[in-house]
Amino acid sequence: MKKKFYITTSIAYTNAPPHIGFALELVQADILARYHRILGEDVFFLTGTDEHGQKVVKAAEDAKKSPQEFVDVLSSRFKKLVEVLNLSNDGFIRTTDKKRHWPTVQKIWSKLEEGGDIYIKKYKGFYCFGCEAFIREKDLANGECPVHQTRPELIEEKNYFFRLSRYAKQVKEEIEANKIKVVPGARKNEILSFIEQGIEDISFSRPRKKVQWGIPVLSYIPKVGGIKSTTYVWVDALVNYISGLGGLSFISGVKNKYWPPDVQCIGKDILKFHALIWPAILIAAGLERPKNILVHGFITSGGQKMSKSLGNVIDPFELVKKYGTDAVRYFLLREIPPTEDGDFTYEKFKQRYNADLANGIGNLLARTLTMAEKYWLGIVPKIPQNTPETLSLGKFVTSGWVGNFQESIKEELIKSISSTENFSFNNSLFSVITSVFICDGYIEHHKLYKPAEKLGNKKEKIDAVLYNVLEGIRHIAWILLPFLPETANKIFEQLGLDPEKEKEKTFDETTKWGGLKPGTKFKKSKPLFPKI
RNA sequence: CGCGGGGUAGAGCAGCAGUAGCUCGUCUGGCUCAUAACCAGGAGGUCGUGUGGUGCAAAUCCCACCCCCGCAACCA
Repeated sequence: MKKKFYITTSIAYTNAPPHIGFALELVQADILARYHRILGEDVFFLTGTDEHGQKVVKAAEDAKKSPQEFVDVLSSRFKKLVEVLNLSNDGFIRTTDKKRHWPTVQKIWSKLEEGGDIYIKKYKGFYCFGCEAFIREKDLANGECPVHQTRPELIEEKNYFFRLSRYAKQVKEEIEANKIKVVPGARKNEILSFIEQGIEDISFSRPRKKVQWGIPVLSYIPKVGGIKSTTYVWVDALVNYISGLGGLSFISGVKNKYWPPDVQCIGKDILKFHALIWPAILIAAGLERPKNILVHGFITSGGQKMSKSLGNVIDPFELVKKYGTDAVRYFLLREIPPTEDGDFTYEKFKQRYNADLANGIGNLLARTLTMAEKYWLGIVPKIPQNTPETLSLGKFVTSGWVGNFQESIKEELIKSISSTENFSFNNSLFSVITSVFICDGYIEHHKLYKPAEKLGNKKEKIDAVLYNVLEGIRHIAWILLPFLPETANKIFEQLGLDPEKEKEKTFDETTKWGGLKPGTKFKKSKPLFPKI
């Protein structure tokens, strides 16, 4: 049976249009999804939108729309983003989906109730309407909300509570033992120390009277003082990972082949929800926990937080429109460290694009195919006999490279793959660029651009060099498949290969030297990445 | 003393005890197949501070201090 691989992104909150940060998360998840498909696994890749809660209601009011109209528009914008980034997701879940999502949430709720993990408690706290949240007494400044400088109201509510305290210890143990692996380690420590500080039960509902835009609680526990409730937005949101798999049958014991998630991609701001509350819910509901939680950082814009008032918000649509999907994917993966904050500026984007894509990958393909056209009539030469001499990397040997062309390329491929498995996408792409360097250096060392006669070389020798460079490019294209799908396709096409067939190759098949058949006609086309 | 991360060439980072390294940028040379590209070489750093501690040896371990940045506060 095929190995399964279930990967999720967090679901985007629909109170504002998408920005570049969410694009980062989508792209990271997409690399993993595509990579695991290449490995031949049965992949399910889920993303979606989180559409309930007071902030949405407020945003809708400001836009003079009903909440439903409002989220419909925003959700479709997120869906559009998923398309323009060329994501390979299998599902897109919306929390306003009353058919798939609502019953799943209610089902989970009842599982928790059955286990005795839901109870009713009177809650008293200071509520700041500016924050739309309760503020702990110790955070008040002179009795005022530190952010809004207003006096919060003392509110008393009866709500349903979840016995989070009951599960904190187990969650902690699972994270410590890497049964739930939180990546990077710094985030793991962060959540562990947070749990160590003591965990209290948390409110899992708000009175219906106050919060209508959400999923109603269907409880068999008597309504608290006759007050109907709405499910806490985070419970609602987290359950998307279950409802997005299509059905809820497996909650009742029927196995779903994709459960549990293999990787859940999230931002550092929502670590607590995913590494504490979510696993606790799953334990309580008798479901397996996610295997990996991959926590990315934030993207700053010119070193500052993106904000409307600063006017430095980066619109992912605009970027894609200007530079193309693959260029945007490339920047996000190469320039932004996968689990740390990164910075976006147009200057950096341009530098990265020109150096790696235009002068690197694009130029290598262009120069090679031009030589092939000029001296080989655009046809792959007969598979030549390689000698240590034709495989030599010359000066590279002294720079510490393995002195053999084929081995060096293969070594970078292996490095790239192992980086991907460790979620080090930037290093994966660094290995790709290193491969480009190797090809360029190899061309130089063997003076591939000098016609054979002029050099007094034997024809076969220079044939071997060209052939090797072409094979190097083919390897590069293959490793680029998950990262830059369009580009990889274009490279295959220009090499005269069928992209569909190449995609199906395994690592072992691809790295077998000789994938390009002699006599194949190249289809040189326009530059992959015009310089900007 | 809240918890955590970090301060290494102009920028971004790696190294975490044993001749300071990578990418980008910059300068010089080479080459001409290429998207003014590519290749080679150079310049550029007393590795936050302390004439601090431990070691034969410290970016690397310990101590003190300074500075940034996260989390704590539902923006990915």
